[in-house]
Amino acid sequence: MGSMKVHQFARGFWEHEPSLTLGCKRLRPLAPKLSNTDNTPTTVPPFDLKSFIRPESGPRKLGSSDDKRETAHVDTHPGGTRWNPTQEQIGILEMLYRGGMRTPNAQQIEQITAQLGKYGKIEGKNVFYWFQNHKARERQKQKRNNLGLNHSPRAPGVTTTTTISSSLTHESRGDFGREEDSPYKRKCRSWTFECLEEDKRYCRNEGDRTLELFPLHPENR
Amino acid sequence: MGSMKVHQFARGFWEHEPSLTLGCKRLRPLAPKLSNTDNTPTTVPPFDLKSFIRPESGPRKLGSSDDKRETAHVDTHPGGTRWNPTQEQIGILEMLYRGGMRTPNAQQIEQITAQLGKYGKIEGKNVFYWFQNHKARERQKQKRNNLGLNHSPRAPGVTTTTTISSSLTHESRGDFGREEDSPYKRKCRSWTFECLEEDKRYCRNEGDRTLELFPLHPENR
DNA sequence: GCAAATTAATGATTTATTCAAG
DNA sequence: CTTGAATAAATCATTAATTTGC
Repeated sequence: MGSMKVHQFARGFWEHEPSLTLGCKRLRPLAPKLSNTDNTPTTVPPFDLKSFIRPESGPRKLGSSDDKRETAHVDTHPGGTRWNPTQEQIGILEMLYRGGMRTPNAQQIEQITAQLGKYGKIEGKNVFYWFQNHKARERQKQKRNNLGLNHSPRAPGVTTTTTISSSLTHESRGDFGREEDSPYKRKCRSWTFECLEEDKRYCRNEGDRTLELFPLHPENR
Repeated sequence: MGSMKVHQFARGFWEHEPSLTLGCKRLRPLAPKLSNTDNTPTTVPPFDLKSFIRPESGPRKLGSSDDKRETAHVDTHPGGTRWNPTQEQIGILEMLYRGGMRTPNAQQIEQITAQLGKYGKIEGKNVFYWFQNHKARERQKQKRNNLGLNHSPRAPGVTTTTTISSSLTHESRGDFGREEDSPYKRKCRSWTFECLEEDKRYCRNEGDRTLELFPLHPENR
């Protein structure tokens, strides 16, 4: 099926905004609330929209003329391809997941990423997404199973499912979540509160390139 | 407000995992699906879990001894509070929103953050979240209004608030992008984000190669 | 056997909900 | 109550599997 690729480019609408005087109606004199430590310009910066609108350098479509670096078809994500995990990486991630990890915090992601990086190119966001997706998909898979089971009241022997818990129950602490199947209705916040103190979505620094992040939770430990 | 902080420490569950032989049972021979051609390190790193679990230097609780370096630029978040936007910041954000911006990409967020930073402490995530929330809430407000109108053909009565929207809804334009409320956005933008906060790293946009999309924020001193 | 065409998986993005600070 | 922050659900989009026609 053709994907169609609409390429709408709704962008660019506001970038040519002409005058934007910002202060048009509201904007009061702005008492410098507290001086941002840095040499707060005594005069309030005029907020020049143009200065940060920047046309964005074009969309970089896939079929573009020059790429084709596909030749190496390697793991070094050529240009814009998505992460393609190796078996080792998946293995480790699954192990961690089975171990109970569901939403690694920034620090954990950083470390996991570092480790997985030994097996192939990877970035923090990939790890983050992996957990998000895996968690969600395990959940829906289980839900589907439950429905199936309910529908046909068979399975006296607990055969399937519960696989996980049974396998790793050995750990005393259980899976720290008991949300094995809670349909997210359960307030996860209450009990995880402490544990995800510095939970933030993270992003990792790769080489010189500093990455950025927007994070969640300033938390400042 | 008593925070209470239960400090459950659900953490540490997987970190003391003893053996983790990774390949123990599952891990099939792994038919090299395609060999991935990756220059697989001849010797696969053994994946030493311990190496990245790192005792984590202790939980670093809030009341720890050394914190408090917050003294500098006390400006806003003293420590763990959430972003508290100034009027100027809100003004600009709303202007941008009215201008049609709905989901700024990384680059835009970066620039906006930089600008807004002149009016008070702010981080990229705040901008990100602001747009997310504002968009969602405008939408639900509108939906509510529509329902309200349908349901009871009375004048909306201005029950309470709705201050903003009612007063300035419908600026002349505001449609532009046509993405007013398309069920879903067209598609992606690549998130290239670079850091700029902390004003220690500079940010140079290097094409749109890697992007990182989320964040973390180390707040290293 | 092999590629083009389809389908199945799953990585990545956006929207909807929810929690909780102020 | 308002709204910043965070998580979960929905869904878009791309890659690998698999099927199919030759």
